[in-house]
Amino acid sequence: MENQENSPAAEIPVQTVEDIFTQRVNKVQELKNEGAKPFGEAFEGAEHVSIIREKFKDDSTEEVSCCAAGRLTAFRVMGKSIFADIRDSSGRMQLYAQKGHLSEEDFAKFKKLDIGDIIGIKGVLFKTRTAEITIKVTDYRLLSKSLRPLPEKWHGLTDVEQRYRQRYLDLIVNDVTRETFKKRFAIIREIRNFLEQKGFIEVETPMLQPIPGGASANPFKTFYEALNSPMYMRIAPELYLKRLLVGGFEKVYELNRNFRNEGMSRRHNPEFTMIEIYQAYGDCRTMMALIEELVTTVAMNVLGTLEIKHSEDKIINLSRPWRIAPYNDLIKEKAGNDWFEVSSEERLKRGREMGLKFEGTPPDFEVTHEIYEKLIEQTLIQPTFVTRLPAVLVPLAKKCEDNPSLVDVFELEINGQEVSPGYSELNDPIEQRRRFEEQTGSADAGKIDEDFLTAMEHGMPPAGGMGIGIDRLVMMLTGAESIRDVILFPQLRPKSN
RNA sequence: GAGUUGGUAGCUCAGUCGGUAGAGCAUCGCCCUUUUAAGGCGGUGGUCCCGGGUUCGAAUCCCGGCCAACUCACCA
Repeated sequence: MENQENSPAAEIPVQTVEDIFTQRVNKVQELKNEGAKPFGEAFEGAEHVSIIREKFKDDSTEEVSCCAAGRLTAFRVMGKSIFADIRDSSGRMQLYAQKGHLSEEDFAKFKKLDIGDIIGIKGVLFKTRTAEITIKVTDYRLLSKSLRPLPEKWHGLTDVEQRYRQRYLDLIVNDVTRETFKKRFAIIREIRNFLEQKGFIEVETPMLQPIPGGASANPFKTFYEALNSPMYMRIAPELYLKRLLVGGFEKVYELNRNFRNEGMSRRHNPEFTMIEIYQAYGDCRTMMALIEELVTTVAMNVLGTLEIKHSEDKIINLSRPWRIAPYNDLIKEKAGNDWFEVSSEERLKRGREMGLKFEGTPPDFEVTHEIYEKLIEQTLIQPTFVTRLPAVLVPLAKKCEDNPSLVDVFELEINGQEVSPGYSELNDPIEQRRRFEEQTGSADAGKIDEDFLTAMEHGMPPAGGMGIGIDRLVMMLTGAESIRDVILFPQLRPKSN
């Protein structure tokens, strides 16, 4: 313990992460004293390591020089030479620093780098004995000193809570996380490209609304000081997008966040991303064709395949055409061909026999829908358009021409959950007003959006409309089992110290 | 909101019947010029989630709380 005077940082006994922090802060001070900049300036000219790797040619004797920047993720010191790994957004690259290729002083300083530091390097490519393309460092610069240790290199970071709360660590350490989010944002980009090519216009409508409408959900309430007026975070953009149909926009969509003041779960986050698409002069079938083409195009462009493997025995096949199954057919398939003829008592009895729980004497449609939600929906792994739903379930859509008790809509089910509802939109303002009044009569409804009704009274073209839950679409396309794995910063309860 | 499971070093995890708190990695020191979970030798590192209780003695048993995951409810 005597020969430490040449290494001031070592004088701090390392005990806790706070001590590591203190020791690194001291290193920063040392560097500053030596005239170095531990939190350096711009470092232009670096290429992605994936590009650099391509430049190496086995048969060439010419030296290929290169320039890279990234975070140190591993450090293997072997006396007078050092192997290290850096990672940039394109991947990992091995570095080799050798006494002889660097000055005595530079080599000593390189040796003092820590895992987690961000550095810029210049060097030449070579292949190691084990045939790994590696950069021999000829010059380097510290760009940002890391003051805190990274998670362990082998097991990484597995604690789910910490992965969500400190997503940056998850992204540094876990390849799967990084890939999932790259895919997420590629999917969103491809959706926009697709709709652009189809002549749709992306629009923006209010997220801060005086009357939250377009869905039945509990809104987040807030207050706008300047107007001395309560406001709500939107639960859906629907009523504003329909105003645009009135205004003459024929093909519009909005891809952004909605907010619902409900519980969170594996499938729910209080803020979630949804796209709503409307096409004037179309209907529900227009939208079915559109979403089939949209999802398959996006899957091919992002994943290069229509087969998505979730597990050994669960492979989702997006090949077209997708199954179309009328709601009542699915019910009869599950609950008996005579289901809609038998008495209410008989239906309750059969429901209970199938393991469902009912209290009191629920109306027939509730018993039927319980069968759909609890027993059928989760079995619809392959893409299925569930069509012709009971009108009582969907109050804001057009009725089927041949049967007024059914509405002309679809619910697209993939991977056992609803990915997208689509509608032949109601454009009759008198009927719309009647249904709003029916709703506000019920317990949880809000105020009627008179401005929206006024808009529709000016004439809204018949239209097809649909929404796609982007988070769930990404789950389906990436094989994620939890919505938190496809949202960068999912909602968690704030943690007090 | 209810039920189940969990929370131990910076990270990944052990911890027996209630009897001095453990390992690997990271970190620190020494050795090492083709390693890649580098290797060898030697160290440091703990509010055992928080607060009570039982006990001679609690990471361990009991009660309460916090946070998370899963299931359910609401919802997309």
